[in-house]
Amino acid sequence: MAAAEMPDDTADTAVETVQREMTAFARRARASAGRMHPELSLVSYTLLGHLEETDGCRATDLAAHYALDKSTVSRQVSALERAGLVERRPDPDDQRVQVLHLTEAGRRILAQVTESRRAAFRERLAGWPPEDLVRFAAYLERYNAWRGGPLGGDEDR
Amino acid sequence: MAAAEMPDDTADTAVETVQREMTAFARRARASAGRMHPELSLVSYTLLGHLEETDGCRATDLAAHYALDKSTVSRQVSALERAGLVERRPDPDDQRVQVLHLTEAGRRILAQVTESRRAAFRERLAGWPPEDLVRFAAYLERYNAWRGGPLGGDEDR
DNA sequence: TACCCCAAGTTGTACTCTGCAACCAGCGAG
DNA sequence: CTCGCTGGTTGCAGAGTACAACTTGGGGTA
Repeated sequence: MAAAEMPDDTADTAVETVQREMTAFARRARASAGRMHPELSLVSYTLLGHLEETDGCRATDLAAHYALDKSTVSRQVSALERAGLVERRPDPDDQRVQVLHLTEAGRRILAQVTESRRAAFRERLAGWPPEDLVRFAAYLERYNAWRGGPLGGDEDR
Repeated sequence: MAAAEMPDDTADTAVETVQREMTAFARRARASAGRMHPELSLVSYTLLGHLEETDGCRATDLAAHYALDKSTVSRQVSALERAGLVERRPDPDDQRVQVLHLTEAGRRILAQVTESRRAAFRERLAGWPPEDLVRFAAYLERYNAWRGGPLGGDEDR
């Protein structure tokens, strides 16, 4: 289907649908995330996941990535540390900085939650033809890679 | 591309990508929604939108649709009513029920916020070929239409 | 070196959103 | 009429968040 064959209306409707569905998803994810893993909120999980990818990052980085206030990150990290999931190490190069690392327990819990989330997603996506799955994933990546506007143009990734 | 040509790994990776990207979106939407329209939270906006579609629904319906506690809905509706955006009318058939309706002001505000959100999405999706847009929208609808699991199997839509 | 400004993080405070539990009020069946 | 169920509200508590003020350390510049 070429662009020329498609009326503007169709694209407009698609934009609205994307908007509506993405919003619906956001609402649901928020509502259900807490219930799935009471001991690891969506934010904590996300922060933990980020730490696994970029082991040894700073609290400020997290704040920038997730458009959170540094105080929020500070408290979240405190909670995670209290729970024994992350470690704060002083940065030898800059005494102001705390380098954050996952602990073994943190890694374990994260893997566990990731697995259960993955299972849920897999179940949810079970009926999808693989090629649709791949395309859907690509669209989402493309959507989230976008920068520069009021609707999520943060520093993530 | 037929399913038979695609290794399981590819589909698995796609599932993980969908999971990761959807989660990322949820986090961002949450972070940015409040900043865009301070006077209309994401939940309020969603409820208002729902009321526009199904004018004259009950608070319990909203709670069921959005997997929210009825107390939460009650308070949200109270706030919206205080703001003059919705009206509670007694149901003549059942005195327990309050039928919710958008007011003129509510309709106006909703249209305004919708427009600004739409503009943001449109900007974000500006570079997309229309046929990709349509396919993306279809995937999202399909994803959100799913029911039955711990990851959002609520009654919505 | 001394001073100044900026950056990283913490803490105090306040507000919103949320769920749970307890409660009230109206409906309908026996 | 009484009992149980449903729709809704309210009290309470906890999580998440932002903003502002503050502390500490780094890096220039005079």
